[in-house]
Amino acid sequence: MAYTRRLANLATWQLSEAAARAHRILREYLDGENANGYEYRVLAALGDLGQISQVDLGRATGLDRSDITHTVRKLEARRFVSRESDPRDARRSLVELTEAGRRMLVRLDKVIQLVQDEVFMPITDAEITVLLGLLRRLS
Amino acid sequence: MAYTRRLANLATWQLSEAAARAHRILREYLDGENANGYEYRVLAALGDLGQISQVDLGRATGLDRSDITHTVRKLEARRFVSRESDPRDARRSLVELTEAGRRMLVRLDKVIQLVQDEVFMPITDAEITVLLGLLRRLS
DNA sequence: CTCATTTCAGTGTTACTGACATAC
DNA sequence: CGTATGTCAGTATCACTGAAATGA
Repeated sequence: MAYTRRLANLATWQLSEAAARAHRILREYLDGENANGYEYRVLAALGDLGQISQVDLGRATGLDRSDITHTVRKLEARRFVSRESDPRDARRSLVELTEAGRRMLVRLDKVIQLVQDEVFMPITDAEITVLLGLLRRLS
Repeated sequence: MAYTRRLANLATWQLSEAAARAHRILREYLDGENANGYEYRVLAALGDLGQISQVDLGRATGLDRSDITHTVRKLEARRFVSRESDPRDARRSLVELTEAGRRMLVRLDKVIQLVQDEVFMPITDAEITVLLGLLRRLS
């Protein structure tokens, strides 16, 4: 890392470098499970919230509607989620995990935990708490 | 922000949310100057290091060779940089800022400072120091 | 009619890969 | 010859936009 001073001195650069490292590690681990970030976010939200509409999925994951559509269709093709139209509002399609989806989520949850361990290995638990407090105030 | 618990509880999620906010602010400000992140990185490295080869530009900015090629060609078309082939090694093309490029860099440096101010507004200078210390150890 | 939901096509950025020509 | 440099084409992810179809 021989970044030029103008960049290395920027606080936003330090922030984005740390996030980029975390993201590389996350991608590497998810890749090993044939998944990506969008897919994990959707599966995680369905695991927490059960059967919900795609609009609610977007709110829970921070994904755009169009990306929800694309991701849900991919997960559906792999039989990790199933959809049915809401009997009380035919505009909505209700999404939920299948059994295979639940198993996938269990696997991914473990992998995500390994990612946390690796990313934050260089600092102590107390320091992680300090860091998260500051990051939360920046968000 | 009604993110689902599984995501909100992840430390890597908090890190990437903070970085995403910083990135949104950066993009917004750079957009106002008709620039993007790659272009600023290249101009900043040239401002620090003077006339250098594209390989060295890649090292200084963290950009891939192919992205350096593309970005330098765009900056050249806008007359912000000029290139000449190295008389001592005809494989290398030496890049440097033009007068217009130097003026652009002065403008962008100011804009980048405004970005720092806005991103880190929620926390104190002492807290920024703590944060950067922790982030550096994560990178 | 208006508004909400989903789908579709497409863009821009960031990051990266493999192949290639050229020159050391 | 092997290696370094730059170019080119293309991919994947992430984030987002605008338009359309459907239905409340």
